Amino acid sequence: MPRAGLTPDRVARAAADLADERGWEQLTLAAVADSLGVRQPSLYKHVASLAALRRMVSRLAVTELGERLMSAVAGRSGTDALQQLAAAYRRYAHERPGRYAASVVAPAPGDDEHARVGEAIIATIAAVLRGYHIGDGPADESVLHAIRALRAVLHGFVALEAAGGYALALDLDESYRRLVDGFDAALRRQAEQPRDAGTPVGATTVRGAR
Amino acid sequence: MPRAGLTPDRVARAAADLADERGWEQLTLAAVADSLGVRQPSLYKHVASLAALRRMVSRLAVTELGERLMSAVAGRSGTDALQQLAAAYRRYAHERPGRYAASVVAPAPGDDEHARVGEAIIATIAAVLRGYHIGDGPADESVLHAIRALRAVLHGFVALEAAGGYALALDLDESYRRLVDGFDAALRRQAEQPRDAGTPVGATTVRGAR
DNA sequence: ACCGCCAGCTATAGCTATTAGCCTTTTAGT
DNA sequence: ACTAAAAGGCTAATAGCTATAGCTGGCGGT
Repeated sequence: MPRAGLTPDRVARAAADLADERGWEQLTLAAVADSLGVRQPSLYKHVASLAALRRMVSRLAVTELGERLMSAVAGRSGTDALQQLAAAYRRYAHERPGRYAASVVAPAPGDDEHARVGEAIIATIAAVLRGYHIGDGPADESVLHAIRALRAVLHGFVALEAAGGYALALDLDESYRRLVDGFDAALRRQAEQPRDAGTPVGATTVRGAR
Repeated sequence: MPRAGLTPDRVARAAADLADERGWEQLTLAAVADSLGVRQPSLYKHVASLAALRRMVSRLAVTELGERLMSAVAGRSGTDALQQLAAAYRRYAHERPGRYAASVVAPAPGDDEHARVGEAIIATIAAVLRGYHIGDGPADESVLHAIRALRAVLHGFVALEAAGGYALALDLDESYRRLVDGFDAALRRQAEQPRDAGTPVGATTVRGAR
């Protein structure tokens, strides 16, 4: 019997593909083995457990998403960069739903590679937001809060979309466009009038619908 | 052998409690049976399957969340209502993490009760947003897009928070406050200058951080 | 050609969902 | 009350999944 020539990487890739096809929750070692033409226990020569495999897929997904975001904003800035970032983010979630779901799970403590690629995404987002010149100095935390806000906006939309949470017969592209435009407007607004303690600042563009 | 006195409702409630304690993903019929002091197959006299039980928990959660949101905004309007709504939403996700996760799954086609309570949440959100007077007429879809945007913002934040996605040592309450304030500002802005086709409108308040 | 390692295999244990069939408690009808 | 039907809980059994143990043969290095 010829060998299958598996490697941890090939296994992770097959698992990621299966997650995209059948769903991240439905990912199973049995199915992965099957798709690789191998018996299920054989996988244990390459991965420690199902949980470990999931972590590998998660790392893989974060890496891929990071690359896509990075190249989406390369050479751009301001509104243009933000729009391209948002479009690339949602596109990835559509094209690779299983990987996207995997990308959301937090790195295991001690998984430095995973943490590193995760921070690369944050860095890309931070670079885009810095183009808006919000906050008054290097010590200002406004950009950090803005990163959280943007991630919430992007993930919230694509997650609800994927969950079938937007039932209404109303154009999703339009909703997303307005959401991103609104965020952009809020950033500009915040740049104009930096928030002193107590003064509400920023605003999410709103023309959303259920 | 005295009877346990189970009902579909009691089973669903026990399942919801377990989901809160151990996680929605880890919800298992075996654990539910155990917590009810009953053998596992006995549950089948009350629920059709694990999937059906999950749907019941989901319905339960949507109902509860809807009640909380409703009472949070009762007698309030504008910024006040929005802030209370947002606070109640996040509080529910914190207090009942398993139920919250359950509440996000879309109603099964044909589950009218589930759809109904889901729409009650939308109605509550819509009521709050209508207080901002965005859009120019009854036919304007701005409010619908705004509902989607607000849901994305709220869910995105609490989902990333629950997933451990906000690793930075930066106050989460403050991030959320700024996010909601920003959304509020964006709504006001949009009310002032209703968007004609092509004009970017609305903005998410931004002082987020990762 | 020879040797050793390691990848993939079979066998198996333990957990979960689900079905079938039994038996006893409860309830409804007279 | 009496009884028959219905309902609720049980044991037994099946099937799929993860995970471990131990065997075996292919392949690279000498």
